[in-house]
Amino acid sequence: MKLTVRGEYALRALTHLGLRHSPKVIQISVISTAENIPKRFLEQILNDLRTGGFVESRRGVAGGYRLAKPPEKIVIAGVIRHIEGALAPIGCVSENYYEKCNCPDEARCALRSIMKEVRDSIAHLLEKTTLADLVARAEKLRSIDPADADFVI
Amino acid sequence: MKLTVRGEYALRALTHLGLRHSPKVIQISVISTAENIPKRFLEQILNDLRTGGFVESRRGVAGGYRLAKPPEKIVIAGVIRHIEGALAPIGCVSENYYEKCNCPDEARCALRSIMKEVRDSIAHLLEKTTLADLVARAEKLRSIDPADADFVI
DNA sequence: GAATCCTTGATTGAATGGATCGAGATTCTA
DNA sequence: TAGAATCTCGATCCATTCAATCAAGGATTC
Repeated sequence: MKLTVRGEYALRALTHLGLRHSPKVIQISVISTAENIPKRFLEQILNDLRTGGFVESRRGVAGGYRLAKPPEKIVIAGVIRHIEGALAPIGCVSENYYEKCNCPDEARCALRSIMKEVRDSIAHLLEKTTLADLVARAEKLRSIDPADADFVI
Repeated sequence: MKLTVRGEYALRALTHLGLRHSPKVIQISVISTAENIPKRFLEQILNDLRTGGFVESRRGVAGGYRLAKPPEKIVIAGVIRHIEGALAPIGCVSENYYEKCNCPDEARCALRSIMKEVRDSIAHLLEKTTLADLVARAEKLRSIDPADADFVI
């Protein structure tokens, strides 16, 4: 799994919406400014999130975006799969985006069996965390001292 | 973490060498044929593995490659880091290839704290498995029936 | 009906990934 | 010692992906 800037922006935008979750919509430009994301690019990404059923939009003068469902129902793994594709580090162990690899005998490939474990541990982690968790962390982190917040680089 | 074809080839080649670990060297073309890897490309990769200290080479007529140290000493995480780069799914949580991201406040970024967990679980897994483990799996898988070997796609 | 904002698709430019090539260096063997 | 086999190294090529921007258009509200 590799998180590109696109996926990072998507999750940051969702977190932004999650922190302010309400029936009211938030404009792209507001999110763009607050999260330091190029507006045009964010437009594309939010539209993509809408297609995936994670957010919904409202057009016109008072338009904008809001979550399409409560944060507890938005699973991070699902978001990443929609935006980035497979969670697995290699196609031949992906459950949702399987791709055959060119090794002589896939069923007996040792590398594959290791990578399957990596995939499972990633998937397990991201399947169980929801946007609500992400929002909760954001709220917690917001309140504490930055010096203490630094969970090692 | 994303394993490209390059990294896959590297690990498959190392496994090949590990299964036949001895002072004798094995030619590129032998590995290339057995593992179904383009020869010219494998050349590049083996040379890269040499630079990383994982294999050593011998030139000339009876030339070829062999492991530079016993399989137990070759850690998969190290190989992947050398060939592919960071294990982390995103630069701002990488320990060995850290890169600043553009979020407003990195120390309080919720996404970062989640991705750190993903990174740690990947790193933990790959730090503890060595080429010896990979070889052992390969040997085990070689002996059993392909039908049983299929650990789910 | 004008302002605002979303929608859609095209496009660009840079980076990356996979792969190939050619010339050179090294070693063995006849 | 000539020459064949093999690794070494840098250059190059092509396709794809990524990040980002643009333009024209449609929808909605005030």
